[in-house]
Amino acid sequence: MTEPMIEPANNKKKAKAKVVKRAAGNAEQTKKNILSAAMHEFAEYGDSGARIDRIAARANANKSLIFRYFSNKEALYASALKEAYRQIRMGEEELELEQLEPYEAIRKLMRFTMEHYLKSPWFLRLLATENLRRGQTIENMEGIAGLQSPLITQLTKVLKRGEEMGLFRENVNPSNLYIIIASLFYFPISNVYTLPVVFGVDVGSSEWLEQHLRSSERMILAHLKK
Amino acid sequence: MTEPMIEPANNKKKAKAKVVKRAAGNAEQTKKNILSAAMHEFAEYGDSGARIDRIAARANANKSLIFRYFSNKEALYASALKEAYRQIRMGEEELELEQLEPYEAIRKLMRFTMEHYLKSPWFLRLLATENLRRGQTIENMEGIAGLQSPLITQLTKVLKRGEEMGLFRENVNPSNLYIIIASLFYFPISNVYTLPVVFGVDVGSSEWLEQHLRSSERMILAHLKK
DNA sequence: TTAAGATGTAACTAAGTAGTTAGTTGCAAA
DNA sequence: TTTGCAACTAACTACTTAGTTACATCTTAA
Repeated sequence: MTEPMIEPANNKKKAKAKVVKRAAGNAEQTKKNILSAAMHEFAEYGDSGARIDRIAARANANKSLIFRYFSNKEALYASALKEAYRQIRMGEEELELEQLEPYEAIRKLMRFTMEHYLKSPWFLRLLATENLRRGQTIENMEGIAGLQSPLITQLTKVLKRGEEMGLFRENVNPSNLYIIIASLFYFPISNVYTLPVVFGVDVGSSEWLEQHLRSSERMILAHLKK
Repeated sequence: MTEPMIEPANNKKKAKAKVVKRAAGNAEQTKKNILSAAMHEFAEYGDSGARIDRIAARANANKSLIFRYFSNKEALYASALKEAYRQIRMGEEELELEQLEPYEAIRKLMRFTMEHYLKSPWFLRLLATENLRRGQTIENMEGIAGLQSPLITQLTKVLKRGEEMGLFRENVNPSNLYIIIASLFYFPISNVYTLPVVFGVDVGSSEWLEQHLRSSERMILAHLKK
């Protein structure tokens, strides 16, 4: 039992029209609270460092509810990881590259990527944790297909249009391009605590980040140019 | 009985001139074994997941020796992190960019960086762990000055020479350039378990990596060009 | 009102886990 | 042989933690 247990409560929808309200509180809301608390906890402390008691406290729920709804710590972690991806992908869908002029679209994608990472440090932390686990969980996760980034679809169209307009060179692989763009922001943002010590550069400051964005834009656009 | 019991039998070696051997083993060697085992353990399981008992077992040492030599788990982690940086920096010093022609030097630096990450995954894992800890340990570490990457010194000279030769544009910041180069390899290598799921790209294969290196070289060199 | 199931809680347990302690062993100098 | 000491060890302690259980309370339907 990895996840679901959808609507365990309202089993009697039998007769009438009645807004079915669950007995003694609201199970769905409790589950959401637990999931949200779990995301925070696993992002903050990693898989081994996360504590069920803290999750319960943060969710205003009792520990045994966690086990009732999510079976065990591992399954809760899996649910939290999946929910994290779901939320991130939802954010990505808001981006509308397709109407923009190709150069502008790439610039917007880059700024969006940077700001996305800055706004969701918990997501980067979960990613780091899952890779430290060697992808143990994501590999066996059902419904991973839905995790595919919607950015790639949009980027594919932008590249095609840019190519047709004679702006971009041919055969640019959208996934590889996006990996390069993501790389440029993932590294400084996820290593914000160690890089200043090692390179003496304050990669967390908005000045550095803005300058890095401008520099990266120039580099990527030149790289795409026909 | 955890494991060892080194030489329980030959208790009377009294006789003559003998190479001075310390009582029942060798403290320095034991310390090294513990440190090496700790690096492995913390890289593998993270800070919370690491287990003192496993470190003791791997080092063929008794648990209480760990506390005698390293005080506590946190201090052991700090020692392991510092040793990890020391080893990585030693490897970096072998790189000799200064005699090479500027373009060639940049190419060599890029390949070296990629291969360095591939050869030392435990270092990337320790970095990820330390950033999950928000740099708690590296910030309070004595002797961090010695951690500064020797690559920056070499790169500075390469850039200066390239500029004088009219090959590179002016005022390229060496640290920022190196951060870009490191980014391009850090992201795919440290996310090798999640990226294939999300982008359907096998970023761990040598084919992908070689192609990524070539593509990155072109991009970086164009970006540096006058 | 009551039955029954859904929802919630505190107390408990079994298995770890970091750190300590009291003592043993091996070596070399006196 | 004796003594001093550093290296080493097994067993233990105090505490934490995932997971369980027995029980209480709430909601709805009959």
